[in-house]
Amino acid sequence: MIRDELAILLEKAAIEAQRSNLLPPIAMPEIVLERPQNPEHGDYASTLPLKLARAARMDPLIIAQSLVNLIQRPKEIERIAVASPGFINFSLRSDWLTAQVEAILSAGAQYGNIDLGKGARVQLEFVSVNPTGPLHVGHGRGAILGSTLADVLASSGYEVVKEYYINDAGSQMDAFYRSLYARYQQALGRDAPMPTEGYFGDYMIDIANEIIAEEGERFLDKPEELGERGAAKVIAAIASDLELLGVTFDEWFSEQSLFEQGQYDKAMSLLSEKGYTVEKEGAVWFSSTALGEDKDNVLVRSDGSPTYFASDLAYHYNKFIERGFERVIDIWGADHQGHVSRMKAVIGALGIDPERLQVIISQMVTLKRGDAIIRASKRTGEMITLRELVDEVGVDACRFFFLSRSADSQMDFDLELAKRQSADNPVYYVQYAHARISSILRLAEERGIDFGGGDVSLLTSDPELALIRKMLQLPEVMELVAMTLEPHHLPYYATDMATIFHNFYEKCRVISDDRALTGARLKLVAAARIVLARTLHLMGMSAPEQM
RNA sequence: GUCCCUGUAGCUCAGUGGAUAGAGCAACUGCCUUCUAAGCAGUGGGUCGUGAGUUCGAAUCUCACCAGGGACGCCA
Repeated sequence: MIRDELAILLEKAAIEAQRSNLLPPIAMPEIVLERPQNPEHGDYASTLPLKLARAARMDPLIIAQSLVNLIQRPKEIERIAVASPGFINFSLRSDWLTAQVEAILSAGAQYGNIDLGKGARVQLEFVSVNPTGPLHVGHGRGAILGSTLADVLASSGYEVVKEYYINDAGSQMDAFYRSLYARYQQALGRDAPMPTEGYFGDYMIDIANEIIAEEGERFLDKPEELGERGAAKVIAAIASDLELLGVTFDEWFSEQSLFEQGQYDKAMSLLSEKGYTVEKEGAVWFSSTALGEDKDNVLVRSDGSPTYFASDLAYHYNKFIERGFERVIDIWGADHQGHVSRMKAVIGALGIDPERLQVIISQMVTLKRGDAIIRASKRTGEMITLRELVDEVGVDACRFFFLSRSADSQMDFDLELAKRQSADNPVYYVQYAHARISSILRLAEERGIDFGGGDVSLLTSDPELALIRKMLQLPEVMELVAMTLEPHHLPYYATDMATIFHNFYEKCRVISDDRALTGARLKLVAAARIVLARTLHLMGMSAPEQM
C-alpha cells in the first residue's frame, strides 16, 4: 500500500535528518499516516514533527520543513506540503490515481486483498450455542460478526478455520435430555413431570412429536438415545438457521469428543504438571489466584464431573497445542464476560502466550416491538427466534444492521421500526448504487459499446477522482478490520462508497456522444462495481443487478 | 462491594492523541425531456454524562463521581 511506503520514506528522512544533525538523536515514535478529514489537506498526513517537537526542543514547523527537504518523493506523490502547526501533507498524483482504475479492473474480485496474515493459521470460534433450543437474535449478532470477520481475515492473508463448539456434554445438556424425555412421555399419554431446571419452550413438544412421528414409542425406555436424537435435531435446526443468514462453519467441534479422544486428560495433566491444580473440599481447582485472578475456579466437581471451564480448557489446549493454531479468536456473548480472564490465565498456565487468544464480547441485543421490550428466555420459551427475525427483516438488512454497531455497544432492535423503514434502510442505499452501476453497464452492453480500450487518463474531474480515491481505501479498510477485529467499519465504508458514487452519477453522464470519455467512464464505473460488490460480499450481502 | 461494556445532534450510531466533531433516520427548502428520484443539492440541530489531571494539542489517555446494561455458581 502506498500509505505504508510513505511511512517508510518518512522514517528514512527522519533518520537522515538525525545523521546530518538537523534533528537531535531522540527516540523515533511509530510512524502512522492518517487520512485528513479535509480533502484540502491532501490524501495522507503525518503529525511526526508535532510528536518530535518536545523531545527535540524544536519548532515543529522547522522539523517538518527539514523532513520534507530530505524525503525522497515517490512517483505516486504530486506534492508534499508543510502545514501549521507541524503537519506534513501528501497529495497523490492524479495520473497515478486514474491508472489505479486499470489496476482494480485487473485485480477483479481479488481487489482489496492484502497480505497482513502471511499465511498464519487462525481459529475462529463463534456462536457455539448449547444445542438445547433455537437461536435467538443475540446469537445472530455473534454469528454475523464471526462470519464477516472470517471473510475479512481470509482476504487479509490468514488461513482461517471457522468453528462451532457444540456443548453436547454437561449439566444443561442433561436438563435438555430430561425435559425431552418428559415431553416424549407426555405426548404418549403418560404422566411425566418436567424437571424444574428444564426447557419449557413449545419447541420441545414439537421435537417430541416429530420423533414419535418418525420412530414411534421405541425410546420410552431409552432416554439417552432419545436425548441424542433430540439434540441432533436441534443442531440441524441451528445449522439451517445459520445457513439462512449466510453463516457456515468448517468444523462442528463436539465437546464430548474432548473426553472420548483424551484431550481432556492431556490438558488436565499438563496443568497439574505445571503446578496449577489443587485439591480442596473434594474438588479439583485451578489455582488462578496465583496468577492474579480474584478467585480460584473449580475444574472437577466433588462428584467427579468436569465443569464447563475444564472442558473449555481442554478445547483450547486442543486448539493451541494439538492443532497448533497461531491465533485463536473466540466470540462470546456478554454473559461470558467473566470467563475471559480465567480462560486467558489458564492458557498462560499451560505455557501459551495469552496474547494469542483474543476474545470478542458481543454485547446484548434487546428486542422491541414498538415500545414493548421482549425479554428473551430460553427456559420459559418466550423469545423471538433468529429465524423469525430474518423472515421479518430479511438477510441483507439483518446483516447490515448487526454489522453497523461495534460489538462493544449493546443495541436495541425495534422490529416494527426495521419493518416500517425497510424502504429507507441504508442497506438499500448501498445496494441501489450497485444496481445503478449495473444498469449503466447493461445499457453499454445493449448498445454494443466496447470500452476495453478506454483511456482512463481522461478522468480528471473532481467527482471522478473522488470516486477513485474512495475505491483505493478498500485495502486500508480491510487492514483496519483485520487488525482491530471490528467489522463495523465495513458498512460505513460501503455507505461512503455509495454516497460518492451517487454524487458522481448526478454530475457525470457516463454514456454520452463523447466516445472517448464514455469509454473512460465505463471503465471507472466497472471498477466501482467491483469495489461495491466486494464490500457487500464481505458483509455477506447480495449485490443486486437491479432493484 | 469487585470486574467488564456503554454514555457524542430529537432518535439510532460512527469517530486510528491532531486541522472546522460526522452519517443515517426524523424536520425544513429546492431538483426527474437525458444511463434507475430506493437518488442529488441545501438548511436547522452539539456544555462529546460531570469534574479534575496528563499533553504543544483530549470525544479519544489517567483518576474520581453520576447514569444504564452485563458478570461475579462445584451453571454454561
